[in-house]
Amino acid sequence: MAKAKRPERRADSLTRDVITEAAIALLDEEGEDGLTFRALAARLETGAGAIYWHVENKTELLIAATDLIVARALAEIRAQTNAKKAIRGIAIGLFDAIDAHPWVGAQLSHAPTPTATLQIYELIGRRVQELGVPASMQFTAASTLVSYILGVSVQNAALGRMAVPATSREAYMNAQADRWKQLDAAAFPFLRSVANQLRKHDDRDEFLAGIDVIVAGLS
Amino acid sequence: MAKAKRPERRADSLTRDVITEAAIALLDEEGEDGLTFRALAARLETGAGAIYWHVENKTELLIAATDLIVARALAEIRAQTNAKKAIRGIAIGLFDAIDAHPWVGAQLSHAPTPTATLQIYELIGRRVQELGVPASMQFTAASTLVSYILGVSVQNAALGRMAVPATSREAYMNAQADRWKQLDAAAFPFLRSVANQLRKHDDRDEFLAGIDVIVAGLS
DNA sequence: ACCTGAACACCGTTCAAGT
DNA sequence: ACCTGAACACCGTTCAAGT
Repeated sequence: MAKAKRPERRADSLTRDVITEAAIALLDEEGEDGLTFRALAARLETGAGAIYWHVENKTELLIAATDLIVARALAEIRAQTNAKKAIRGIAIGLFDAIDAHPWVGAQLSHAPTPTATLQIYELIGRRVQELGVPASMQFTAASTLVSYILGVSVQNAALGRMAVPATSREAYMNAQADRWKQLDAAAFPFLRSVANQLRKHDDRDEFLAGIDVIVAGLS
Repeated sequence: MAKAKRPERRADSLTRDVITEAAIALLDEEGEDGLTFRALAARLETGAGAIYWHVENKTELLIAATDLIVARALAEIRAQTNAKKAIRGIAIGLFDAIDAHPWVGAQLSHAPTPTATLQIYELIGRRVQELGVPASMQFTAASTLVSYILGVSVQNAALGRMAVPATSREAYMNAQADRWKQLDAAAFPFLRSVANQLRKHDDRDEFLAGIDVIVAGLS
């Protein structure tokens, strides 16, 4: 008999971090439905049950993946001396991260994680203080900004998930504008009147404009 | 043999509306996981397959249920002559509806439905016009408000879904404040400084304060 | 201590068969 | 036209058995 060789150990042995990383890759490539313990096990070249030795369950795995993406996004934000610019920077950093990983948006609104939320509050809060907002209003101010940032980012990601891939962004917006113009005049006077503004609409710009409105309201 | 009696017809025969209504009841009573075709069929005293004759699939059913709740919430909002008060009214109406039906929040952020979103935009938009916002800014203004309203409502509902039922709201906030005070001073100076503001924190009030900030920023 | 993979309970959805 | 309920494919999770 040929002597049974010990199978080569995987270069990166199975750890919580390796599993989380693989889960992120799967979520990015296949979407939320793509994350399956069977698919994850196949990618890690192991059995489905092995994953449970390192991770409590699927919920915990999704939280770990979300926290990792948010932490990375926050770490990549460049320092700014100007408070207003800094707030814009944090906002755009999170917006883009959630846009790039739409499942993070779904997860954040489904089960907000303390870790990620605390970090965001802290970063925004410091800048709110720098804006000169009175102490008694600082929590409300930070809360308004964080809610707006996460709320818009999540909704943008949700829309992106269903967008028709064939049509370009611009064509899609024009089609949407045309649809609004055909709405019933009695029921939707406002939407009809602003339909044309949709044509030059940019989600990112609109998002930042909203940030500016809130910051202006804080004065 | 006893003659086989024709079984009594259900008073309300199986229709799309009856199914949607039953789905809402199930979602409210058992939560998102409670909506199952088997459970729904049992409640409607029929087979699981029968539902598919009236409804395309589960996704469509969830959308129909969500649209119904949102439409009802909007219909119940009392008319207001003052634009600012009207915006507050719409905001609170949606906030409370989503708070009462947390699954609506999850659904709205997972797959925003055109029907519900359009109606909200229209109602908010008209009041934005009354506020005297210049035409070129009206879409941005409405978009900021709607995003904030839905974003905060959804997050509030998500938090409510995980809240510890045993502890009271107040005790929970106090415990949270204590936790913030124990955070690392170097990493979380802001959160430590505003921790005490959490104690008298009321989600609804905070939400309305955010609305006021945005409306103020629109001037 | 860690991994394997079959087994369990439970889904959404389909469909041949009934009325 | 509408309903029934078994069947199918596919989950998350468990666990006895291996190393």
